[in-house]
Amino acid sequence: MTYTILQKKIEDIIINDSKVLQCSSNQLKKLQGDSFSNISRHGKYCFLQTNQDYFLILHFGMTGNVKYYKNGSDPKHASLIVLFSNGYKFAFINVRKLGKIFFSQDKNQFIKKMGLGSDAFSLSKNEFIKMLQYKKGIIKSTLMDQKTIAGIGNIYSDEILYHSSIHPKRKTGDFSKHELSSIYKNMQKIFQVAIDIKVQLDHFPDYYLINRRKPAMKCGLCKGTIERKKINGRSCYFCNKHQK
DNA sequence: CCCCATGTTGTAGG
DNA sequence: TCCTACAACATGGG
Repeated sequence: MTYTILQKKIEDIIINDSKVLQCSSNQLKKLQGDSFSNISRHGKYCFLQTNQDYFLILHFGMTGNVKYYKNGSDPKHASLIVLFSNGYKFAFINVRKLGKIFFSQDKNQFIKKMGLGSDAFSLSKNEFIKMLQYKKGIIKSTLMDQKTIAGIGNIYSDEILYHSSIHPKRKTGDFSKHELSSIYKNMQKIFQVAIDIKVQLDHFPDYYLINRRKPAMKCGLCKGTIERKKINGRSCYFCNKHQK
């Protein structure tokens, strides 16, 4: 039971980059002497709960990561390091500094304050349909809107629509419940695969879009070709043949 | 070297 | 309301 940050006494918190801090350093000091008791997630936010029911909350941005280690030097770009009494350290690595660190005493209140929708992997099919069926904009934007559903980002929204044979610019409000149900099922399937492979992106099956995110690449599902379009300021990849 | 891309989000302006 | 552009930032590929 050494290789977990749970139930280890927190000796100190080192802040190397205060710009990513969305709370005061005094709030982080409250964690000293306590230990983490539970880890959970809502959308793209990771909640580290302590025995006093405080929450250290991490958002990873595009390049956020964590490392639990004992020997050797601290990783590059470690925005924050938690020192434990067993000599281990826990680093929040944040290369592009797009990640953020929060503190809260109430997880649900935090979720509400951030305006997050239900977690994409937890919500039911009926709830999914209810949230989407009357939305205005295009389906890719809707899927990525954290206030509607929390947790879907750029590559996963593309992957879901690719598996659902749906063009990313179709209007969300135009879909039948049956089509929304199909999107939901593909979302669940893709998330489960991601979990199964521990989110090592190069372990996704070859035919997945994630392996084909380059213009002019061949589609993995039909004879089509992959195209790129800017949507929401992000690169959207899709098949020009089977996504209608 | 430059230019462009990249698992994100908030804001400004049309 | 919704879409676009852009800023924040570091790194790697061509």
